[in-house]
Amino acid sequence: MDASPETALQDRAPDAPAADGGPRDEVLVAAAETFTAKGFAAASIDDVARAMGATKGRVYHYHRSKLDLFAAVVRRGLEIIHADVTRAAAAAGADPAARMAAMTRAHLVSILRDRPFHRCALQGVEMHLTAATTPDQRAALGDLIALRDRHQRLFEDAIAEGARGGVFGATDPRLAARTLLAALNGPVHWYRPRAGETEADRARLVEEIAAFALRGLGAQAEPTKGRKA
Amino acid sequence: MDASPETALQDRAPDAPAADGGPRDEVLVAAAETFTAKGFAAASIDDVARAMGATKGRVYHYHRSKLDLFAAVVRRGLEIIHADVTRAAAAAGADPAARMAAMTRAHLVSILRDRPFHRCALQGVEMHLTAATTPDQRAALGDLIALRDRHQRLFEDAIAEGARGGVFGATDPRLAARTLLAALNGPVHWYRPRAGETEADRARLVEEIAAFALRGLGAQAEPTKGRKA
DNA sequence: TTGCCAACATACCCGGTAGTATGCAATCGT
DNA sequence: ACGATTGCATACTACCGGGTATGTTGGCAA
Repeated sequence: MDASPETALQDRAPDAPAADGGPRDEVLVAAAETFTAKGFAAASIDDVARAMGATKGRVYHYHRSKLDLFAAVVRRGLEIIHADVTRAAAAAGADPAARMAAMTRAHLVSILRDRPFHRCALQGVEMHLTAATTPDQRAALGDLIALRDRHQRLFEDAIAEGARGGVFGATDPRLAARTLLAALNGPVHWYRPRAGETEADRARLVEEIAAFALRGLGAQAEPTKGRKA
Repeated sequence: MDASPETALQDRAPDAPAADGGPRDEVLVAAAETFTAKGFAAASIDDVARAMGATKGRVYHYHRSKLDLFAAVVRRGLEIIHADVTRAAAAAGADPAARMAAMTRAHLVSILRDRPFHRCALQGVEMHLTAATTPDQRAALGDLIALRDRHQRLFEDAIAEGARGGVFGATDPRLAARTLLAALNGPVHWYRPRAGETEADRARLVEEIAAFALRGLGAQAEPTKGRKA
Protein backbone atom coordinates (compact mmCIF):
# COMPACT_ATOMS: atom_id res chain seq x y z
CA MET A 1 0.00 0.00 0.00
CA ASP A 2 2.77 2.37 0.87
CA ALA A 3 4.93 1.05 -1.91
CA SER A 4 4.82 4.38 -3.71
CA PRO A 5 4.17 7.22 -1.31
CA GLU A 6 2.29 9.27 -3.88
CA THR A 7 -0.23 6.75 -5.15
CA ALA A 8 -2.91 7.10 -2.52
CA LEU A 9 -5.49 9.83 -2.26
CA GLN A 10 -4.20 13.24 -1.35
CA ASP A 11 -6.41 16.14 -0.40
CA ARG A 12 -4.59 18.73 -2.39
CA ALA A 13 -6.24 20.73 -5.09
CA PRO A 14 -9.21 18.37 -5.50
CA ASP A 15 -10.61 20.06 -2.42
CA ALA A 16 -10.39 23.51 -3.86
CA PRO A 17 -13.39 23.46 -6.21
CA ALA A 18 -15.34 21.80 -3.43
CA ALA A 19 -18.89 21.71 -2.14
CA ASP A 20 -20.01 19.05 -4.58
CA GLY A 21 -22.17 17.49 -1.90
CA GLY A 22 -20.48 14.14 -2.41
CA PRO A 23 -19.24 11.87 0.35
CA ARG A 24 -15.89 13.63 0.55
CA ASP A 25 -17.72 16.84 1.08
CA GLU A 26 -19.93 15.33 3.75
CA VAL A 27 -16.84 14.36 5.73
CA LEU A 28 -15.54 17.91 5.53
CA VAL A 29 -18.84 19.35 6.69
CA ALA A 30 -19.07 16.92 9.59
CA ALA A 31 -15.49 17.72 10.54
CA ALA A 32 -16.13 21.46 10.39
CA GLU A 33 -19.14 21.14 12.66
CA THR A 34 -17.45 18.81 15.10
CA PHE A 35 -14.26 20.86 15.35
CA THR A 36 -16.43 23.93 15.77
CA ALA A 37 -18.43 22.32 18.54
CA LYS A 38 -15.56 20.82 20.54
CA GLY A 39 -12.41 22.41 19.28
CA PHE A 40 -9.65 20.68 17.34
CA ALA A 41 -7.83 19.09 20.24
CA ALA A 42 -10.93 18.05 22.16
CA ALA A 43 -12.77 16.58 19.19
CA SER A 44 -11.95 13.00 18.35
CA ILE A 45 -12.03 11.39 14.94
CA ASP A 46 -14.76 9.17 16.29
CA ASP A 47 -16.76 12.29 17.09
CA VAL A 48 -16.43 13.43 13.51
CA ALA A 49 -17.48 10.02 12.25
CA ARG A 50 -20.42 9.86 14.64
CA ALA A 51 -21.61 13.22 13.37
CA MET A 52 -22.06 11.50 10.02
CA GLY A 53 -23.43 8.27 11.40
CA ALA A 54 -20.26 6.55 10.30
CA THR A 55 -16.99 5.28 11.77
CA LYS A 56 -13.34 6.22 11.65
CA GLY A 57 -12.80 4.15 8.55
CA ARG A 58 -14.71 6.60 6.47
CA VAL A 59 -12.74 9.56 7.75
CA TYR A 60 -9.35 7.94 7.29
CA HIS A 61 -10.36 6.79 3.86
CA TYR A 62 -10.33 10.40 2.68
CA HIS A 63 -7.78 11.96 5.01
CA ARG A 64 -4.46 10.64 6.20
CA SER A 65 -4.44 12.19 9.66
CA LYS A 66 -6.45 14.32 12.01
CA LEU A 67 -4.35 17.34 11.17
CA ASP A 68 -4.79 16.73 7.45
CA LEU A 69 -8.53 16.67 7.90
CA PHE A 70 -8.45 19.84 9.93
CA ALA A 71 -6.19 21.55 7.44
CA ALA A 72 -8.60 20.66 4.65
CA VAL A 73 -11.44 22.26 6.58
CA VAL A 74 -9.43 25.38 7.31
CA ARG A 75 -8.36 25.63 3.70
CA ARG A 76 -11.90 25.33 2.49
CA GLY A 77 -13.00 28.08 4.85
CA LEU A 78 -10.22 30.45 3.84
CA GLU A 79 -10.77 29.84 0.14
CA ILE A 80 -14.51 30.39 0.42
CA ILE A 81 -14.23 33.71 2.19
CA HIS A 82 -11.40 34.92 0.03
CA ALA A 83 -13.38 34.15 -3.10
CA ASP A 84 -16.47 35.87 -1.71
CA VAL A 85 -14.62 39.03 -0.77
CA THR A 86 -12.62 39.13 -3.97
CA ARG A 87 -15.77 38.79 -6.04
CA ALA A 88 -17.49 41.54 -4.07
CA ALA A 89 -14.49 43.82 -4.45
CA ALA A 90 -14.47 43.27 -8.19
CA ALA A 91 -18.20 43.90 -8.47
CA ALA A 92 -17.94 47.13 -6.51
CA GLY A 93 -16.56 50.11 -8.37
CA ALA A 94 -13.14 51.63 -8.01
CA ASP A 95 -14.29 53.99 -5.27
CA PRO A 96 -12.32 52.98 -2.15
CA ALA A 97 -15.15 53.55 0.32
CA ALA A 98 -17.75 51.63 -1.67
CA ARG A 99 -15.23 48.95 -2.40
CA MET A 100 -14.39 48.52 1.26
CA ALA A 101 -18.06 48.50 2.19
CA ALA A 102 -18.72 45.71 -0.28
CA MET A 103 -15.78 43.69 1.01
CA THR A 104 -16.89 44.13 4.59
CA ARG A 105 -20.42 42.99 3.88
CA ALA A 106 -19.21 40.04 1.81
CA HIS A 107 -16.94 38.93 4.63
CA LEU A 108 -19.79 39.09 7.12
CA VAL A 109 -22.25 37.30 4.88
CA SER A 110 -19.73 34.57 4.24
CA ILE A 111 -19.22 34.09 7.96
CA LEU A 112 -22.91 33.81 8.69
CA ARG A 113 -23.37 31.34 5.88
CA ASP A 114 -20.41 29.03 6.50
CA ARG A 115 -19.71 29.67 10.13
CA PRO A 116 -18.29 26.21 11.01
CA PHE A 117 -15.62 26.44 8.35
CA HIS A 118 -14.63 29.96 9.31
CA ARG A 119 -14.53 29.10 12.96
CA CYS A 120 -12.12 26.29 12.18
CA ALA A 121 -10.09 28.68 10.08
CA LEU A 122 -9.69 31.00 13.05
CA GLN A 123 -8.78 28.07 15.25
CA GLY A 124 -6.19 26.98 12.77
CA VAL A 125 -4.67 30.40 12.62
CA GLU A 126 -4.35 30.52 16.38
CA MET A 127 -2.73 27.10 16.43
CA HIS A 128 0.09 28.50 14.37
CA LEU A 129 1.01 31.28 16.72
CA THR A 130 0.99 28.84 19.58
CA ALA A 131 2.71 25.49 19.61
CA ALA A 132 2.91 23.65 16.33
CA THR A 133 5.27 21.09 17.76
CA THR A 134 6.12 18.74 14.93
CA PRO A 135 7.72 19.99 11.70
CA ASP A 136 4.95 18.57 9.51
CA GLN A 137 2.44 20.58 11.49
CA ARG A 138 4.47 23.67 10.79
CA ALA A 139 4.38 22.87 7.10
CA ALA A 140 0.70 22.00 7.04
CA LEU A 141 -0.32 25.15 8.84
CA GLY A 142 2.26 27.29 7.11
CA ASP A 143 0.51 27.58 3.77
CA LEU A 144 -2.80 28.05 5.53
CA ILE A 145 -1.28 31.06 7.22
CA ALA A 146 -0.27 32.25 3.79
CA LEU A 147 -3.89 32.05 2.72
CA ARG A 148 -4.96 33.99 5.78
CA ASP A 149 -2.33 36.65 5.09
CA ARG A 150 -3.50 36.90 1.51
CA HIS A 151 -7.02 37.56 2.68
CA GLN A 152 -5.89 40.09 5.26
CA ARG A 153 -3.77 41.85 2.65
CA LEU A 154 -6.92 42.29 0.60
CA PHE A 155 -8.17 44.56 3.35
CA GLU A 156 -4.80 46.13 4.06
CA ASP A 157 -4.47 47.24 0.46
CA ALA A 158 -7.98 48.59 0.32
CA ILE A 159 -7.39 50.51 3.53
CA ALA A 160 -4.07 51.86 2.32
CA GLU A 161 -5.63 52.97 -0.93
CA GLY A 162 -8.45 54.67 0.91
CA ALA A 163 -5.99 56.35 3.23
CA ARG A 164 -4.03 57.75 0.26
CA GLY A 165 -7.26 59.15 -1.09
CA GLY A 166 -8.05 60.65 2.29
CA VAL A 167 -11.19 58.57 2.64
CA PHE A 168 -10.00 56.70 5.71
CA GLY A 169 -8.10 58.02 8.69
CA ALA A 170 -5.96 54.96 9.25
CA THR A 171 -2.29 55.56 9.93
CA ASP A 172 -1.27 51.90 10.07
CA PRO A 173 -3.12 49.82 7.46
CA ARG A 174 -1.95 46.56 8.92
CA LEU A 175 -3.17 47.31 12.41
CA ALA A 176 -6.37 48.74 11.01
CA ALA A 177 -7.00 45.62 8.95
CA ARG A 178 -6.36 43.41 11.96
CA THR A 179 -8.76 45.36 14.13
CA LEU A 180 -11.34 45.54 11.38
CA LEU A 181 -11.22 41.79 10.82
CA ALA A 182 -11.38 41.15 14.54
CA ALA A 183 -14.64 43.06 14.65
CA LEU A 184 -15.98 41.35 11.54
CA ASN A 185 -15.07 37.92 12.87
CA GLY A 186 -17.00 38.50 16.07
CA PRO A 187 -20.09 36.56 14.95
CA VAL A 188 -17.93 33.49 14.41
CA HIS A 189 -17.86 33.10 18.17
CA TRP A 190 -21.43 33.73 19.14
CA TYR A 191 -23.70 33.63 16.11
CA ARG A 192 -26.28 30.89 15.96
CA PRO A 193 -29.17 30.97 13.53
CA ARG A 194 -32.24 31.24 15.74
CA ALA A 195 -35.38 29.39 14.88
CA GLY A 196 -37.54 31.37 12.49
CA GLU A 197 -34.75 33.73 11.57
CA THR A 198 -35.40 35.51 8.31
CA GLU A 199 -33.02 36.69 5.64
CA ALA A 200 -33.81 40.26 6.68
CA ASP A 201 -32.66 39.52 10.24
CA ARG A 202 -29.29 38.43 8.98
CA ALA A 203 -29.08 41.43 6.68
CA ARG A 204 -29.70 43.73 9.62
CA LEU A 205 -26.95 42.01 11.59
CA VAL A 206 -24.58 42.44 8.69
CA GLU A 207 -25.48 46.09 8.26
CA GLU A 208 -25.00 46.95 11.93
CA ILE A 209 -21.61 45.31 12.21
CA ALA A 210 -20.52 46.66 8.84
CA ALA A 211 -21.56 50.15 9.90
CA PHE A 212 -19.47 49.84 13.05
CA ALA A 213 -16.45 48.61 11.12
CA LEU A 214 -16.67 51.21 8.37
CA ARG A 215 -17.10 54.04 10.86
CA GLY A 216 -14.14 52.60 12.70
CA LEU A 217 -12.02 53.10 9.62
CA GLY A 218 -13.04 56.73 9.64
CA ALA A 219 -15.27 56.47 6.61
CA GLN A 220 -18.28 58.70 6.30
CA ALA A 221 -21.44 56.70 6.69
CA GLU A 222 -22.42 56.81 3.04
CA PRO A 223 -26.21 56.70 2.67
CA THR A 224 -26.31 52.96 1.97
CA LYS A 225 -25.74 53.54 -1.71
CA GLY A 226 -25.43 49.99 -2.99
CA ARG A 227 -28.03 48.64 -0.56
CA LYS A 228 -30.50 45.90 -1.48
CA ALA A 229 -28.16 44.98 -4.33
CA MET B 1 -7.83 13.48 53.77
CA ASP B 2 -11.24 13.46 52.25
CA ALA B 3 -12.91 12.79 55.56
CA SER B 4 -14.77 16.09 55.40
CA PRO B 5 -15.26 17.26 51.85
CA GLU B 6 -14.85 20.91 52.78
CA THR B 7 -11.63 20.79 54.77
CA ALA B 8 -9.16 20.72 51.93
CA LEU B 9 -8.03 23.63 49.86
CA GLN B 10 -10.59 25.15 47.57
CA ASP B 11 -9.81 27.79 45.05
CA ARG B 12 -12.82 29.91 45.74
CA ALA B 13 -12.56 33.42 46.97
CA PRO B 14 -8.93 33.07 48.14
CA ASP B 15 -7.97 33.50 44.53
CA ALA B 16 -9.88 36.70 44.11
CA PRO B 17 -7.49 39.11 45.84
CA ALA B 18 -4.66 37.34 44.10
CA ALA B 19 -1.34 38.25 42.54
CA ASP B 20 0.56 37.88 45.82
CA GLY B 21 3.48 36.36 44.00
CA GLY B 22 3.34 33.33 46.26
CA PRO B 23 3.61 29.72 45.10
CA ARG B 24 -0.13 29.48 44.44
CA ASP B 25 0.19 32.48 42.23
CA GLU B 26 3.14 31.02 40.39
CA VAL B 27 1.07 28.00 39.48
CA LEU B 28 -1.67 30.21 38.09
CA VAL B 29 0.80 32.19 36.02
CA ALA B 30 2.43 29.06 34.64
CA ALA B 31 -0.98 27.65 33.83
CA ALA B 32 -2.05 30.83 32.08
CA GLU B 33 1.06 30.83 29.94
CA THR B 34 0.86 27.15 29.11
CA PHE B 35 -2.84 27.19 28.27
CA THR B 36 -2.17 30.26 26.19
CA ALA B 37 0.66 28.59 24.33
CA LYS B 38 -1.01 25.24 23.64
CA GLY B 39 -4.69 25.68 24.35
CA PHE B 40 -6.63 24.06 27.15
CA ALA B 41 -7.19 20.65 25.60
CA ALA B 42 -3.73 20.30 24.10
CA ALA B 43 -1.82 21.43 27.17
CA SER B 44 -1.08 18.76 29.74
CA ILE B 45 -0.76 19.21 33.46
CA ASP B 46 2.83 18.11 33.08
CA ASP B 47 3.34 20.95 30.64
CA VAL B 48 2.10 23.40 33.23
CA ALA B 49 4.36 21.89 35.86
CA ARG B 50 7.35 21.92 33.53
CA ALA B 51 6.78 25.60 32.88
CA MET B 52 7.50 26.09 36.58
CA GLY B 53 10.33 23.61 36.78
CA ALA B 54 8.12 21.43 38.93
CA THR B 55 5.94 18.33 38.63
CA LYS B 56 2.26 17.47 38.68
CA GLY B 57 2.28 17.13 42.43
CA ARG B 58 2.64 20.83 42.84
CA VAL B 59 -0.26 21.58 40.52
CA TYR B 60 -2.63 19.06 42.06
CA HIS B 61 -1.69 20.28 45.51
CA TYR B 62 -3.43 23.57 44.77
CA HIS B 63 -6.09 22.51 42.27
CA ARG B 64 -8.31 19.48 42.25
CA SER B 65 -8.55 19.00 38.52
CA LYS B 66 -7.39 20.38 35.21
CA LEU B 67 -10.68 22.14 34.72
CA ASP B 68 -10.50 23.67 38.18
CA LEU B 69 -7.07 25.05 37.40
CA PHE B 70 -8.25 26.44 34.11
CA ALA B 71 -11.34 27.93 35.71
CA ALA B 72 -9.13 29.65 38.30
CA VAL B 73 -7.05 31.20 35.51
CA VAL B 74 -10.11 32.34 33.61
CA ARG B 75 -11.64 33.79 36.75
CA ARG B 76 -8.49 35.70 37.54
CA GLY B 77 -8.42 37.15 34.05
CA LEU B 78 -12.05 38.21 34.11
CA GLU B 79 -11.74 39.75 37.55
CA ILE B 80 -8.62 41.68 36.62
CA ILE B 81 -10.08 43.23 33.51
CA HIS B 82 -13.39 43.95 35.16
CA ALA B 83 -11.66 45.72 38.02
CA ASP B 84 -9.50 47.73 35.63
CA VAL B 85 -12.41 48.88 33.50
CA THR B 86 -14.63 49.60 36.48
CA ARG B 87 -11.92 51.71 38.07
CA ALA B 88 -11.34 53.62 34.85
CA ALA B 89 -15.04 54.23 34.43
CA ALA B 90 -15.29 55.59 37.95
CA ALA B 91 -12.28 57.84 37.47
CA ALA B 92 -13.69 59.25 34.26
CA GLY B 93 -16.43 61.80 34.62
CA ALA B 94 -20.11 61.27 33.97
CA ASP B 95 -19.78 62.28 30.33
CA PRO B 96 -20.71 59.16 28.32
CA ALA B 97 -18.15 59.65 25.59
CA ALA B 98 -15.24 60.29 27.93
CA ARG B 99 -16.39 57.46 30.13
CA MET B 100 -16.51 55.03 27.25
CA ALA B 101 -13.12 56.19 26.02
CA ALA B 102 -11.62 55.52 29.43
CA MET B 103 -13.19 52.08 29.60
CA THR B 104 -11.97 51.19 26.15
CA ARG B 105 -8.40 52.20 26.91
CA ALA B 106 -8.44 50.42 30.25
CA HIS B 107 -9.64 47.24 28.60
CA LEU B 108 -6.87 47.42 26.02
CA VAL B 109 -4.16 48.20 28.54
CA SER B 110 -5.28 45.31 30.70
CA ILE B 111 -5.09 42.96 27.75
CA LEU B 112 -1.59 44.00 26.80
CA ARG B 113 -0.44 43.69 30.40
CA ASP B 114 -1.99 40.32 31.31
CA ARG B 115 -2.46 38.76 27.92
CA PRO B 116 -2.11 35.11 28.99
CA PHE B 117 -4.92 35.38 31.50
CA HIS B 118 -7.21 37.17 29.09
CA ARG B 119 -6.50 34.72 26.35
CA CYS B 120 -7.49 31.90 28.65
CA ALA B 121 -10.60 33.83 29.56
CA LEU B 122 -11.61 33.99 25.92
CA GLN B 123 -10.87 30.32 25.52
CA GLY B 124 -13.02 29.53 28.51
CA VAL B 125 -15.89 31.54 27.17
CA GLU B 126 -15.76 29.70 23.89
CA MET B 127 -15.71 26.36 25.66
CA HIS B 128 -19.09 27.16 27.12
CA LEU B 129 -20.85 27.74 23.84
CA THR B 130 -19.45 24.51 22.52
CA ALA B 131 -19.52 21.21 24.31
CA ALA B 132 -19.25 21.27 28.07
CA THR B 133 -20.07 17.61 28.30
CA THR B 134 -20.18 16.80 32.00
CA PRO B 135 -22.53 18.63 34.35
CA ASP B 136 -19.74 19.81 36.65
CA GLN B 137 -18.12 21.47 33.66
CA ARG B 138 -21.37 23.27 33.00
CA ALA B 139 -21.40 24.49 36.59
CA ALA B 140 -17.73 25.46 36.66
CA LEU B 141 -17.96 27.44 33.45
CA GLY B 142 -21.40 28.77 34.22
CA ASP B 143 -20.39 31.34 36.78
CA LEU B 144 -17.42 32.32 34.65
CA ILE B 145 -19.88 33.15 31.91
CA ALA B 146 -21.71 35.24 34.46
CA LEU B 147 -18.51 37.19 35.07
CA ARG B 148 -18.05 37.67 31.35
CA ASP B 149 -21.62 38.89 30.99
CA ARG B 150 -21.12 41.31 33.86
CA HIS B 151 -18.13 42.78 32.10
CA GLN B 152 -19.93 42.98 28.80
CA ARG B 153 -22.90 44.64 30.47
CA LEU B 154 -20.54 47.33 31.67
CA PHE B 155 -20.08 48.30 28.05
CA GLU B 156 -23.68 47.69 27.06
CA ASP B 157 -24.90 50.10 29.72
CA ALA B 158 -22.37 52.73 28.78
CA ILE B 159 -23.36 52.40 25.14
CA ALA B 160 -27.05 52.55 25.95
CA GLU B 161 -26.53 55.65 28.06
CA GLY B 162 -24.56 57.31 25.33
CA ALA B 163 -27.19 56.37 22.79
CA ARG B 164 -29.89 57.99 24.92
CA GLY B 165 -27.80 61.12 25.06
CA GLY B 166 -27.35 61.01 21.30
CA VAL B 167 -23.59 60.63 21.64
CA PHE B 168 -23.46 57.22 19.99
CA GLY B 169 -25.40 55.97 17.01
CA ALA B 170 -25.89 52.43 18.23
CA THR B 171 -29.33 50.98 17.77
CA ASP B 172 -28.62 47.67 19.50
CA PRO B 173 -26.39 48.14 22.56
CA ARG B 174 -25.83 44.44 22.99
CA LEU B 175 -24.66 43.87 19.44
CA ALA B 176 -22.59 47.04 19.61
CA ALA B 177 -20.91 45.90 22.81
CA ARG B 178 -20.15 42.52 21.33
CA THR B 179 -18.61 44.02 18.23
CA LEU B 180 -16.71 46.60 20.22
CA LEU B 181 -15.25 43.95 22.50
CA ALA B 182 -14.38 41.74 19.55
CA ALA B 183 -12.30 44.59 18.16
CA LEU B 184 -10.73 45.35 21.54
CA ASN B 185 -9.87 41.71 22.12
CA GLY B 186 -8.03 41.47 18.84
CA PRO B 187 -4.55 41.87 20.38
CA VAL B 188 -5.20 38.85 22.57
CA HIS B 189 -4.65 36.72 19.49
CA TRP B 190 -1.63 38.32 17.91
CA TYR B 191 0.07 40.68 20.33
CA ARG B 192 3.56 39.78 21.47
CA PRO B 193 5.82 42.28 23.20
CA ARG B 194 8.67 42.77 20.78
CA ALA B 195 12.20 43.17 22.03
CA GLY B 196 12.98 46.76 22.86
CA GLU B 197 9.35 47.78 22.91
CA THR B 198 8.76 50.94 24.84
CA GLU B 199 5.81 52.07 26.88
CA ALA B 200 5.07 54.64 24.19
CA ASP B 201 4.79 51.90 21.57
CA ARG B 202 2.12 50.18 23.57
CA ALA B 203 0.34 53.47 24.17
CA ARG B 204 0.25 54.10 20.44
CA LEU B 205 -1.21 50.66 19.88
CA VAL B 206 -3.87 51.32 22.48
CA GLU B 207 -4.73 54.69 21.00
CA GLU B 208 -5.09 53.39 17.46
CA ILE B 209 -7.36 50.53 18.39
CA ALA B 210 -9.32 52.68 20.81
CA ALA B 211 -9.80 55.29 18.12
CA PHE B 212 -11.15 52.65 15.76
CA ALA B 213 -13.52 51.30 18.37
CA LEU B 214 -14.81 54.68 19.50
CA ARG B 215 -15.36 55.84 15.95
CA GLY B 216 -17.16 52.57 15.38
CA LEU B 217 -19.63 53.51 18.07
CA GLY B 218 -20.28 56.71 16.21
CA ALA B 219 -18.53 58.93 18.73
CA GLN B 220 -16.84 62.10 17.60
CA ALA B 221 -13.07 61.73 17.88
CA GLU B 222 -12.64 63.97 20.91
CA PRO B 223 -9.22 65.66 20.92
CA THR B 224 -7.62 63.15 23.30
CA LYS B 225 -8.80 65.09 26.31
CA GLY B 226 -7.71 62.86 29.16
CA ARG B 227 -4.53 61.77 27.40
CA LYS B 228 -1.23 61.18 29.22
CA ALA B 229 -3.28 60.70 32.41
C1' DT C 1 -19.72 -14.90 -14.16
C1' DT C 2 -15.69 -13.33 -12.44
C1' DG C 3 -12.36 -10.35 -10.76
C1' DC C 4 -11.06 -6.01 -9.08
C1' DC C 5 -11.32 -1.95 -6.63
C1' DA C 6 -13.48 1.78 -4.20
C1' DA C 7 -15.71 2.66 0.01
C1' DC C 8 -16.31 1.87 3.90
C1' DA C 9 -16.72 -1.01 8.92
C1' DT C 10 -14.30 -3.66 12.68
C1' DA C 11 -10.81 -4.92 15.68
C1' DC C 12 -6.72 -3.92 17.57
C1' DC C 13 -2.35 -1.60 19.19
C1' DC C 14 -0.02 1.79 21.86
C1' DG C 15 1.44 6.21 23.42
C1' DG C 16 0.03 9.99 26.17
C1' DT C 17 -2.40 11.98 29.94
C1' DA C 18 -5.70 12.92 33.95
C1' DG C 19 -5.92 11.55 38.28
C1' DT C 20 -4.27 8.94 42.61
C1' DA C 21 -1.55 6.92 46.17
C1' DT C 22 2.36 7.30 48.52
C1' DG C 23 6.82 9.02 50.20
C1' DC C 24 9.42 12.61 52.38
C1' DA C 25 11.62 16.88 53.85
C1' DA C 26 10.77 21.26 56.00
C1' DT C 27 8.15 24.06 59.04
C1' DC C 28 5.26 25.14 62.75
C1' DG C 29 2.52 25.01 66.77
C1' DT C 30 2.89 23.50 71.48
C1' DA D 1 11.79 18.29 71.16
C1' DC D 2 8.35 16.40 68.49
C1' DG D 3 4.01 15.13 66.36
C1' DA D 4 1.32 17.21 62.79
C1' DT D 5 0.59 19.62 58.90
C1' DT D 6 2.21 21.80 54.68
C1' DG D 7 4.32 21.46 50.25
C1' DC D 8 5.80 19.26 47.24
C1' DA D 9 8.13 14.87 44.23
C1' DT D 10 7.73 10.04 42.59
C1' DA D 11 5.49 6.00 40.98
C1' DC D 12 1.67 3.99 39.27
C1' DT D 13 -2.94 3.06 37.15
C1' DA D 14 -6.74 3.41 33.96
C1' DC D 15 -8.44 5.11 30.00
C1' DC D 16 -9.01 7.57 25.93
C1' DG D 17 -7.92 8.52 21.30
C1' DG D 18 -4.83 8.55 16.97
C1' DG D 19 -3.42 5.50 13.83
C1' DT D 20 -3.26 0.85 11.41
C1' DA D 21 -4.27 -3.60 9.74
C1' DT D 22 -7.73 -6.32 8.19
C1' DG D 23 -12.20 -7.65 6.87
C1' DT D 24 -16.60 -7.03 4.02
C1' DT D 25 -19.76 -5.32 0.60
C1' DG D 26 -21.42 -3.29 -3.58
C1' DG D 27 -20.67 -1.80 -8.20
C1' DC D 28 -18.37 -1.81 -12.62
C1' DA D 29 -15.61 -3.54 -16.36
C1' DA D 30 -14.37 -7.39 -19.43
